[in-house]
Amino acid sequence: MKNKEIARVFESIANILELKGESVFRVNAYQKAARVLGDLTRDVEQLAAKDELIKLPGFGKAMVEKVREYLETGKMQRYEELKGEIAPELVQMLEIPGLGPKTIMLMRDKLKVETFADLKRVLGDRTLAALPGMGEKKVENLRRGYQLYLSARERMTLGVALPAAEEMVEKLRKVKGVKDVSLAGSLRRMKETIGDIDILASGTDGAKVIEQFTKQPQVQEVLAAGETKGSVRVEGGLQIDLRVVKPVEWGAALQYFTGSKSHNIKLRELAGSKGMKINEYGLFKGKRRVAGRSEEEIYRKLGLDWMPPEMREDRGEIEAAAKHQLPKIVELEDIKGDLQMHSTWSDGADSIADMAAAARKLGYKYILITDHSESLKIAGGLTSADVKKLLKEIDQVNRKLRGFRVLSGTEADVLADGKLDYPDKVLKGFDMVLASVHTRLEDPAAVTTARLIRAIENPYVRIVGHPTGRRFGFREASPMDIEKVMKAAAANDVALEINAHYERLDLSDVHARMAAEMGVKLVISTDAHSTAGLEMMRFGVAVARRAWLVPGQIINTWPLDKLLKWCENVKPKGR
DNA sequence: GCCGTTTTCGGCCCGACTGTTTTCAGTCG
Repeated sequence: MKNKEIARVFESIANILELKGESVFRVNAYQKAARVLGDLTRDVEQLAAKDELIKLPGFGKAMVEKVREYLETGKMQRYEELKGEIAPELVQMLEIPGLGPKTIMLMRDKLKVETFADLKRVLGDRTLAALPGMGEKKVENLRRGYQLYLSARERMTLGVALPAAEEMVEKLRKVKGVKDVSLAGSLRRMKETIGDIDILASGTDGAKVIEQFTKQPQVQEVLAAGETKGSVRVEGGLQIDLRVVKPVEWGAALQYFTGSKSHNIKLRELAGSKGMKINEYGLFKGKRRVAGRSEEEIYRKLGLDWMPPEMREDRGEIEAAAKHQLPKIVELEDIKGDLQMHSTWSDGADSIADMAAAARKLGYKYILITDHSESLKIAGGLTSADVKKLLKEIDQVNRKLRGFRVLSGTEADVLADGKLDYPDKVLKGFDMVLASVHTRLEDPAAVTTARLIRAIENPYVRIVGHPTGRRFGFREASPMDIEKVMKAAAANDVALEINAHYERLDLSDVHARMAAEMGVKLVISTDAHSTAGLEMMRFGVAVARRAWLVPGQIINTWPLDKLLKWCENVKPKGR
C-alpha cells in the first residue's frame, strides 16, 4: 500500500508551498489530501484502478492526477520542481516550535540561512534580533525552540503522557476555585502518540488558576501564562497546556479543545450551514448562546449524537452521528480476558498463579499464558520438554480456581520461512496458539508477507501477535502487503492482535479498522511481562475504539465457552 | 486546490498569546 508514502509527498508539498507564501487555502488542500490518504483503510492503488479517487473528500482533478502520476512513475513532477526551490533543511525547520514559515524565509532572504548550521549561527549572534519584526525575546524563544527540537523530536507515547497528565489533573482538582478538570486534545482522543498535553479546567478566576498551575512542583519552565491560557514544561521535557473557561462554556470548550482539528473544522462548517457559529465559548445563533454547558448539548443542537473522543478524527463519525448510526464501540469493561502474557516460565517477572490472581482482580474470566517458544532463546523460550511441565502447572493452578480459567498457550516464533518452531504434536497440546514474528523484521515486503501468510495458514494458529512489528521510537512497521495478510487472516479465521503495550499499539487504529472491515477478528492483548503490565489494556482498547470496533469483533470480549468453541470449530481439517 | 439547492467564482474555522508594535504579525492549537 502506497497510501502513507503518497501522503508524505503531499505533506511535503504543503510545507514547501507554505514556505513560499502560497495561498493558505492551497496549502490546506494538500494537507487535507495528505491526511485523508493517511487515514484511508483502502489501498490507494485499488481506488485509482477503479477510478474512485475522485470520490475521496478533498480530492479534485489535480490531486487525482498527482496520485496517478506517482503510481505510474514513482514521482510527482510538481514535487520534484518544488524540492529544487527550497533547501530541504528549511522545510524541516518548520518542525521547530515557535518557528514558522515567515521567519524561516526572512532568515533565508536577509541572512542567507539555508541549513541547520546557518540557523545555529544566526541564533548565536546578534543579526537575527536586528531584523524587522524580530527582537531579543523572539530570538531567545527560538533558541529554546531549537534546543527542544534537538532534544525531543519524537512524539511521546501514551504510556509516558497519560501518567504525567493525570498527575497534573489531580493537582488541579484541588486548586481553589476550580470546578471541572479534564484531559483534552490528542490525549483525550487517546491518539497513539502525543505531541503535547492539553488540560482544560473551568472556574471563575482564570488568572489565579493559571498561576497555581505554573507553581506546581513538577513545573520546570513557564512558557506562557495569561488570563485563560497557560503553558509549562515539566520533567522529561513534556509540555502541558492548560485552558481555563467559565462553567457555562465548559462543554463548548471541552469539545473545542478535544478536537481533532479536522473534526472541529467540519463541525464549524456544519454550524455555519445551519446559521450558527461555534467556538470554544459556545454554539451561537447571532449573539445568543444556544449551547455550551455540556458536549452533549453542543452536538445535539447541531443535530448530532454525542460521540466518544476517540472517534473524533473526521473519519465519518459526523455523518454517522447525523444519521444516529454511530456504532456502540468497545469499552474496557467489555474485556473478559487477556490473551497474551508471559510468566516466569520464560521472560516474565511473575508466576502463572500471580498473573491469574492479578487478572482476576481486573474482573477478567480467563487468561492465556503465552510464554516464548524454543527458538527465542534470548527470552527464555521453552523447549518441548519444558512445555509438558508448563501444562502440568497450568492444570494445577486451574484446580485451585473457580469461575476463572488459565488457558495454555504459546507465543510461537514464526521462523524465517513461516513455519513455527514447535512440531505439531506440541502445538496440539495448547488451548490456543499465538504466533509472532521476532526476527528479520526488515526483510523485503514480499518475503514478510509470505512468511506471515504461511503462519496464518498453519492449522494450529489462532492469533497473530503484534502483526507489523512496529515500536515507537525504535522501528517502523515491517514492510509487507498488509491487505494480503488480512485477507489470509479472514479466510483462515485467524484473529489479529492489537498489542496494547504503548510502545507497540500494533495493529494501529487505521489497520485495525481496515481488518474489521475485511471481516477479520481482532484480539486486544497486553503482552504483559508482569502483573503490572496487565494494566496496559486500556491503551489497546483505545486503539480499538479509534478503529470503531464493537465488542463482537474482539474475541476477548467473548465469554469463555464461546471462545473455546471458536478455537475448536475453526480449521477442522487441520485438527 | 477544493467545492457548490443560496455559488462554476469566491469563498474557504476561529481565537489566544507573545513580542513587536501604536494597531498588528506570527505562531499555535
